[in-house]
Amino acid sequence: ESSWTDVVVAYAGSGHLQKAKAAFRLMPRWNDRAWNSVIAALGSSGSLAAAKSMFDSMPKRTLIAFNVMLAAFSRNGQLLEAERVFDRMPCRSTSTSNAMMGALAAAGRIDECKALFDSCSDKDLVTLHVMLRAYAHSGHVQRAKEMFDSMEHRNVISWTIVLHGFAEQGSPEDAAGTFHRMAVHDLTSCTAMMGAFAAAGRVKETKGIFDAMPQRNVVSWTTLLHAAAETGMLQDAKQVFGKMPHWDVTSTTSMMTACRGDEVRSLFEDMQQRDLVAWNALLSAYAQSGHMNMADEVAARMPKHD
RNA sequence: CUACCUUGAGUU
Repeated sequence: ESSWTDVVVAYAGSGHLQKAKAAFRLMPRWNDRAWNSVIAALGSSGSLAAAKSMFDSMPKRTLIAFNVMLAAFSRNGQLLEAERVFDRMPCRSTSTSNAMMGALAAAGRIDECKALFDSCSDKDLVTLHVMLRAYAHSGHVQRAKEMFDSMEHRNVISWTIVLHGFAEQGSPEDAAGTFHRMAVHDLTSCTAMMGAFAAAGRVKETKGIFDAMPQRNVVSWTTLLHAAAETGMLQDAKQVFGKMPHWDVTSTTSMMTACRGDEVRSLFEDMQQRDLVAWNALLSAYAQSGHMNMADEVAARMPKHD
């Protein structure tokens, strides 16, 4: 019973949605943890309707279930629905406010995010991180830095948010300064540092970080690939792509942007799953090479979103 | 701080 739950939670948490659902169906008896983790996984994978219908079919909805649903609407860009959940849920926790702040920030409503932040009586580190990220991602890196400097408690996530803010701003030196001042480097912070160099076209330094990393995953490999791809180093990009342990939509799309002609098409066709970004990459490959008829055809076949 | 939810990295 409890071990079934562990299996469901583990699959759900690692993005293995199908396996999570399968394990959920096989469980002898369902519990809150299992329900919530599957609904959360549905929300994270863009299956908002499925998440909602599963939520609606729950026998009893706990506080965490409402939090999960709020986050699902937020992640899928449904701010109004997220607010509706927030307004109507029977009780709230710090995570509830954190999730609502995140929804506001994601919609660019920084002032409202800040207002909610100020009104929170129970703040935890996550609360601070949501606010920090809201500033860092909305062109207010300086404000983020000030907030960071005033924080009593920080962890590797706090540092990484600031580092990434500098990267987005196009300040690789500030990002590097932050990187070297932090005590703990993990996979994510190293990858963020790679991204800062990659965004500045500094391939050599991107690779330097990559080579020194104790662990790598598909994200760090893709960042390295992108560094080569965007600077026109086609052979290097191909070499990286060939060496990485596995491919996903993001890495394949990155490889597409470095290629030309038929290679782009065959990368696209070999993909297991395609998202809108991949379709756009195919479209712009044709458009940029002047194959407007092919571009039109792709545009017509593209799945449209609502 | 029993657990499930909320916060950091890659592609157009």
